[in-house]
Amino acid sequence: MSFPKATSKTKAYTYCFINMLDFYERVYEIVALIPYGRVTTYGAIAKCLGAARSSRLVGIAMNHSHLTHPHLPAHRVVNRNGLLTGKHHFPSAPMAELLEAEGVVVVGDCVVDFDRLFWDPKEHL
DNA sequence: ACTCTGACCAGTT
DNA sequence: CAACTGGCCAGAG
Repeated sequence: MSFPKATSKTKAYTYCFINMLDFYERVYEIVALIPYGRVTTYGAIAKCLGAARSSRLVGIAMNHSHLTHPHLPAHRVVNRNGLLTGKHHFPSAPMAELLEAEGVVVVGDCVVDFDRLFWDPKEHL
């Protein structure tokens, strides 16, 4: 993890954050708040941080989280359709298994009743 | 200093 | 409908 290089492609609003480490930490703070048995999305987290278009970076942060924050409920973060897009990155227990252990039903890599189980981080503010 | 690939997403065609 | 586009940015080569 390092401060982004100041290339021509680096957009100014990136710097509303002190550095990327801070952005990651904010992502992790939100993930830690997701209630047991509920799920949220990469985009919702990004929007909550005031960087609505940086959902992809949230995914990168989650990938890192296994090393830096192993106890985080990373399995409660899915994509906007309730699809378990991060399932290939769970070294220990399968993502679907972790969810089912919390009562979240998963069929075909997709969270059943996603609309009802969705937890919006904005509502926590 | 490139190019390329991702745990993404909203808008447009 | 699906496919495409542009917006993000880290890390590897």
